[in-house]
Amino acid sequence: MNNQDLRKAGLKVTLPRMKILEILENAEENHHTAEDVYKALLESGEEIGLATVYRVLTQFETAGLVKRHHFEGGQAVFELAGEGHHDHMVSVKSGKVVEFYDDIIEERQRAIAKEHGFKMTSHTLILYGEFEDE
Amino acid sequence: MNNQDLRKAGLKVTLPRMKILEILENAEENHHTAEDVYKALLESGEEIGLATVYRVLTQFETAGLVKRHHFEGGQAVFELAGEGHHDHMVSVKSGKVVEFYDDIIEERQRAIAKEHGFKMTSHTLILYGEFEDE
DNA sequence: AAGGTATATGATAACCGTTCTCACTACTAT
DNA sequence: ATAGTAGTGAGAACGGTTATCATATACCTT
Repeated sequence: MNNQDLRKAGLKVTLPRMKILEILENAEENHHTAEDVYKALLESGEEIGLATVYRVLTQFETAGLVKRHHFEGGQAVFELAGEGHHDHMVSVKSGKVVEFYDDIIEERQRAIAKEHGFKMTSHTLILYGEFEDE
Repeated sequence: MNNQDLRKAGLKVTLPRMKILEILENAEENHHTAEDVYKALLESGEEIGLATVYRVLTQFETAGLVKRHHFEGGQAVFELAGEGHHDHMVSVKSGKVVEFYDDIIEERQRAIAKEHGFKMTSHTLILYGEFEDE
């Protein structure tokens, strides 16, 4: 992911956009709130406003570079959009997020949508609970 | 659903609670925002505050009488808690909501959770799209 | 490389759904 | 009846997010 990707998305290559992309790529966690990103920027010495963080994340989402999810708890979380779709398992204890993908579930969803004359464009499946080792 | 259910839930039988229950039961739609309920109350001539609507719905949720869901679009929606669990199909065009249940999906979710050492306490599966006849 | 123009940014106000506060009302149990 | 407890309505407060607007910046043209 680099400047070319930004330009391809019709976005000028600006410092805030590069820095935010960098943070999303280099973080050990995959899922970040806007606030997380904002704090990371401050810590790395960048004077970038929270409004800009929201704006840029939304632009990235529109461009397909990131995905936005609404887990329980109010704030949206953002993750870099990798190749494939996946669903999420979220710890209500620690907030830890694990991704998974299951062909059978995907297939059943398509079948169910079809049965109901429903043209599905997206879906979200989130499992809440806690990991045994935490 | 009646006054006994309220009492069983440890809630006094008050006019706002009865009216709100009545609205949830008699509406043709199953899913309502707090605002929907508030407006329905006003239309039926009841002077009940929005704060009370939120309070009562939250109490009903705690008591297990209603379930709260967060579909796309910000506001929470509430539905009377029937017997069983079900998932949702939501039209992004009209807001129409259809419920469904699939044993295979439920089973796969349990299996996946187990594989990941995850103790699942709840889950949400929402399909977004539109119905062919709308 | 410099200039001009459209776009991006930062600070802060506004927004919107929801919850909190508080004075007041209405049951409940003595 | 009376004291105590719980419920209500109005509006303030809250938290995450978006809009506003004056200033700054990227990038195209020369």
